[in-house]
Amino acid sequence: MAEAVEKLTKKSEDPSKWYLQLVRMAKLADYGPVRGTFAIRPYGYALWERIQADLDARFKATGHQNAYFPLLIPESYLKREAEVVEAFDPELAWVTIGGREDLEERLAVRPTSESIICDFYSNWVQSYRDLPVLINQWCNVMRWEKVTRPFLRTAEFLWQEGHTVHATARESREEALRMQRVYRDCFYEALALPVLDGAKSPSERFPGAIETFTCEGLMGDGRALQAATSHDLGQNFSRAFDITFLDENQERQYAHQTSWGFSTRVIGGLILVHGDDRGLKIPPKLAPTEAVIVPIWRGESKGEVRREAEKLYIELKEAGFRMEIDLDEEHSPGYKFNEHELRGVPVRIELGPKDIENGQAVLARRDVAGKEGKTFVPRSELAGRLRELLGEIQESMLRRATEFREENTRRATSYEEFKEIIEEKRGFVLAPGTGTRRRRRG
RNA sequence: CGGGACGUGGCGCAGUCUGGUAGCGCACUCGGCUGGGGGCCGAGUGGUCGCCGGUUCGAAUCCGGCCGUCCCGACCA
Repeated sequence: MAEAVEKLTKKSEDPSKWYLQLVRMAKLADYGPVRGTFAIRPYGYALWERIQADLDARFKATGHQNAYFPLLIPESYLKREAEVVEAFDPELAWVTIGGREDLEERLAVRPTSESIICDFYSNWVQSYRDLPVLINQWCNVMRWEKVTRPFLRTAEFLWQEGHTVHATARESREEALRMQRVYRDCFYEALALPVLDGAKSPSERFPGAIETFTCEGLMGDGRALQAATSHDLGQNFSRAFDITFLDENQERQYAHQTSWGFSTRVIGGLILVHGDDRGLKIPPKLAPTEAVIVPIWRGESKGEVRREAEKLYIELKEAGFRMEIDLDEEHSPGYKFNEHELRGVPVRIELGPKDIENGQAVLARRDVAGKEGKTFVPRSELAGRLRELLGEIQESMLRRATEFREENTRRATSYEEFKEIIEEKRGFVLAPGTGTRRRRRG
């Protein structure tokens, strides 16, 4: 037995090193030439596409439509909402030259799109009949971050930003809360991430918002991760950008707005929460590949095993599973087991000469290590059993993450107690405060 | 942006103290044997040692500056 090569650092030993190594070894992302820029590799992008598809369906189901707005924002637009300029100024990237000419006004690469979208909205909204406006955009944004980590904090990142306009304060508040719920559902149901939802303290609010609602996840190292936020902007932007409409009584009103966002950062959260010493662990609903078939052949049985494995592959693919088959002849089965576990594929199907003889296959689940996680299943029952197993894994991943969160959530009855806890421990603290459940990281 | 560490083939590292023609493991390519938890043998490819300048007959190694990365803190999706 040879020494494992390029061994993954243990998560418990050095979580940061583990994370960085894993991102690259699992081919999720690679560093770009400009600080904080990354290539999201096909496997990482496939993950994003599946998250996107899930969220997008939820947006559509709540009446939103997608659109696209310009990447470049004139400086004068940004300046119209005072809090926004102040907050984003230190991390803006500027375009000052077009072609060979110096520009008269410099253009910011969007750090978020409120200001440019609001400018359009001031034209699009004239009457109460134009409301509500429920638009979302999938795009990239850029913030000149000093300290970056793949997915968790990058200079350029992908996200979605919803921007809505409403007639009344009640409606914008309802929308902001509704989208927080949409995010929450996506976290629980698709990502198996038990987030804590609440409201941000005034100091942590989005610049220009009157209230920021948030979904916070608890990472494996006991730190909190802001996973998604939903802002009630009130009339702050409509006043700055002159978004007004005539109501039923022919009175001119300033509109009420929301914005809400969810970024590729959650991929980092997914890695941190579910990953272990053997690598990634992708929840089945999100996994680009639900199950991978590893044929185990030797000598003269090679041809037959290969044929049977391919047959099984097609069978399961036609049954609607996202399948992969590993026909690589250079590596041993053991190597392949480790490789697919590193990538977090939820289920591995082993098929060897003995299995073919017995009319069975081996189902090995990623979330339970070694022999414990293996079961022999008759070929005739394979598809049904695989379907069940994927469901079980999804459920069990959420359960385990929830248990971890509970174990690291402490209760404080006073501010003193709260301070004491965050001095000593990491994790969530529930404390009486502004009426909403609050959290902090230690 | 403060404190610390580090930049040598794709990845992980040795060599730096004590200057003398760049090395190891893995990965990669070719051939063969293998194959139920990271197999073995043989033959190969690949590096202006982060960048710029200085010292020197000679610099990965010594000196100065810059850039970048990582960790701990402050800030953020």
